[in-house]
Amino acid sequence: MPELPEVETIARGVDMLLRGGRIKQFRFGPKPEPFKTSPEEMAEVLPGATIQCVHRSGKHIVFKLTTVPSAHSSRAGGPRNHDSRTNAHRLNRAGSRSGEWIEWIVHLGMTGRLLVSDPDVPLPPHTHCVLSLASGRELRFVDPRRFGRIQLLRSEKLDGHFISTGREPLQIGVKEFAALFHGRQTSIKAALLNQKILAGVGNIYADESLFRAGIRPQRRASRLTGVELERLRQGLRNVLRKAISLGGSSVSDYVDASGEKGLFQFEHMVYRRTGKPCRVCGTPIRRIRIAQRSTHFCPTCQR
DNA sequence: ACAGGCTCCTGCAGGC
DNA sequence: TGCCTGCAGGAGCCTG
Repeated sequence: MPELPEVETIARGVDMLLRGGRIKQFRFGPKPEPFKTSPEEMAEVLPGATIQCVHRSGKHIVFKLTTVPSAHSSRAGGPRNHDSRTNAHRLNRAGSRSGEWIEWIVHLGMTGRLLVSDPDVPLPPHTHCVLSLASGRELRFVDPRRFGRIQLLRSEKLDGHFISTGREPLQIGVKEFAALFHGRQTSIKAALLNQKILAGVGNIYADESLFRAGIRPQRRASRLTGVELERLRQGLRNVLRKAISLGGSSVSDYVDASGEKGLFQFEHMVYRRTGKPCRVCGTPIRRIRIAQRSTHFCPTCQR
């Protein structure tokens, strides 16, 4: 399940492979559920756009694109060319003279993958959409469980889109971090999973950071001391940075944009280690359920 | 406003 | 071997 380190790894990989590329075509499969924006609209807007960069925001992969300026319509023919010129025309009427900034946003859900492939590689099952690039390569969105979501944001809606999401755990300071949990009556585990509080933390890194901070996941967030919250902030930073450096955790079938697995699953202290001895004290790791999530902790090391 | 529960979806593991 | 059941979980939605 992709969380911050996995999404960061994928975004970096896609950015390296596709930055500067021009989109030739957008194709989509028969099941429209993964789209927040209609696939028909994407097929209209995306062809002709250039990928300026790809980055991560929380668990979202954000493609920053520019659409074609109106002087840019002398390309190879076909119906797609017509689509992109029509679109450029419409966007230009909306007020831009040099091509419009848009964002194509991908959320991988639990089982989503973004894969950069050559077109002659057979499409994997559950491929929901494909971006064909002028370079000849393809970007494929594959998601068996279909919890992922794809969305297109036009420039007039870009400002403020991520305002409603939580803070980035790798950038937040001591006082701001502590303030996030002030007055929260829920468990610290549930609070860590809440994307409106912190963006990017999921079940693996919530459990792992709480272990590193020595805090029991069922503790009420508002009752944690300043010292404990700072241990948690540091634990979270350390675990996320280490995981990014190892390319994320490959727990189920996660792979990066090139199809490589991550290595951080071998560093897990508690996650999915129920009944196994704690790597620090030897006590068997316990599993409970908090906020409908499996929660793993060491009853000796975490208080 | 906040907290907690339900739901979506499919592949896989385990039991019989 | 084959079928059935339960489990995995991000986040939107609903309810209290």
